[in-house]
Amino acid sequence: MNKRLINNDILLCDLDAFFASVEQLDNPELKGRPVVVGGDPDSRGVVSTCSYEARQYGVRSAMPMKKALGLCPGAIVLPVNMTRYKEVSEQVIEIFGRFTPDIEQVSIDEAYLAVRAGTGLETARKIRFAVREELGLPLSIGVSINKLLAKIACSLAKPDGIRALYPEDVEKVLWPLPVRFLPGAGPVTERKLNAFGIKTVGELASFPLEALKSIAGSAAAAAELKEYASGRDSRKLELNAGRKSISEEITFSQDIHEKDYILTVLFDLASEVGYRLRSKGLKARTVGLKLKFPDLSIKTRSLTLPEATASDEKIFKSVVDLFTRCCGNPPWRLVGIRASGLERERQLSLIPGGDPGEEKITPVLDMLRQRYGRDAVFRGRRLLLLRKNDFKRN
DNA sequence: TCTGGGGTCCTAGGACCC
DNA sequence: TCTGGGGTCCTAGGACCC
Repeated sequence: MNKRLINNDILLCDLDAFFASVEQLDNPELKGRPVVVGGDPDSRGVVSTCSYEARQYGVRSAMPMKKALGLCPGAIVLPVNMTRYKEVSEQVIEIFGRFTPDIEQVSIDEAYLAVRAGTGLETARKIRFAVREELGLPLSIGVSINKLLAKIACSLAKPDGIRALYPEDVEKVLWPLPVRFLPGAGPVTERKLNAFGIKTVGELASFPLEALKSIAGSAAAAAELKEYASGRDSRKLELNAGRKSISEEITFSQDIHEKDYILTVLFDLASEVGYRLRSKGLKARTVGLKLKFPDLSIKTRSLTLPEATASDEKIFKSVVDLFTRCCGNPPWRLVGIRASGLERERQLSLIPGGDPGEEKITPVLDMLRQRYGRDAVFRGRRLLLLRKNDFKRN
């Protein structure tokens, strides 16, 4: 495919405690203090990111906010300000772009860069310096010849460091690490591997492939694990990967028993998903419904339409269909909507197909939202999204 | 202390077609 | 009167990532 990407050095650049770092940057009083960015502690919120000061108390990402406050009562809790983080993220990517055009952004705070073979470490130093000087943000970088080793090097470099990891270091550095360090080996895989006495990456590397198949679930998964454990990774950088789905979901602060209320929420979620599709010039062929129950079990249903749509009404009708057919037993803890099978609109516009009445009103509503914010306009049934939005606005 | 929200990818079974 | 085999699409669930 891309000739330049063969035999390059690969960098994984990862902004440290990104959301918390941005908050500390924007409000210097927060520097050196335990900052926890995430959901509402009174409303089943969890930690999205926390500063290293908060980590000293044992606070971690994905931890319930209540627990985080238990561990660190002095924590400064802030809501997620995604608009601001996206803005800063773009500035960081702009800096990366001065060093190489070959950038795969994997998330808001992480990107793989391909640079000329042999220049990885030097480039990493320059990039880290530029990001710190110009934006005041700490950045960790892993340097290697493939994505896997760059990623692991970066996790060893954190916080705020640079580390190289080459194939000749695999035995000494990679093999003693717990299997959990391998990307793709999450809690479930880790538990299964441990049950077979495989604790370290080295033990995994020397485990027979055949026996690994039953543990990993498939031949493909087993082969990939073995490759990774040996430090090999043939994945290329994906430079033009487009988005594949758009979703919105909400966890209620208390479980909901009323079907009518769920429908009201679905109406707003559908409007939100529709708006996001239109503002990106996209349409979706498949609409999905997600329900979560008090026992945390999840049910998903989806339906593929004859024609792609970005219309609030059509999305709403589809999910009502799905909900009517299989809503399970109340109460519900979460509802969500996903639009997938995305296609580009022929002409970029916020005007959807659909019935003529809708065609007239939707662009006006979209324009108002664009100008005054997402929450500016509601059609028909305005709902109280419990405390989610109230918390967001403060 | 009681488990978010936004995504990606994989598997497996059934329908359907040739 | 005993039903192949490959390919694709759709759907549901689950693991995983940040």
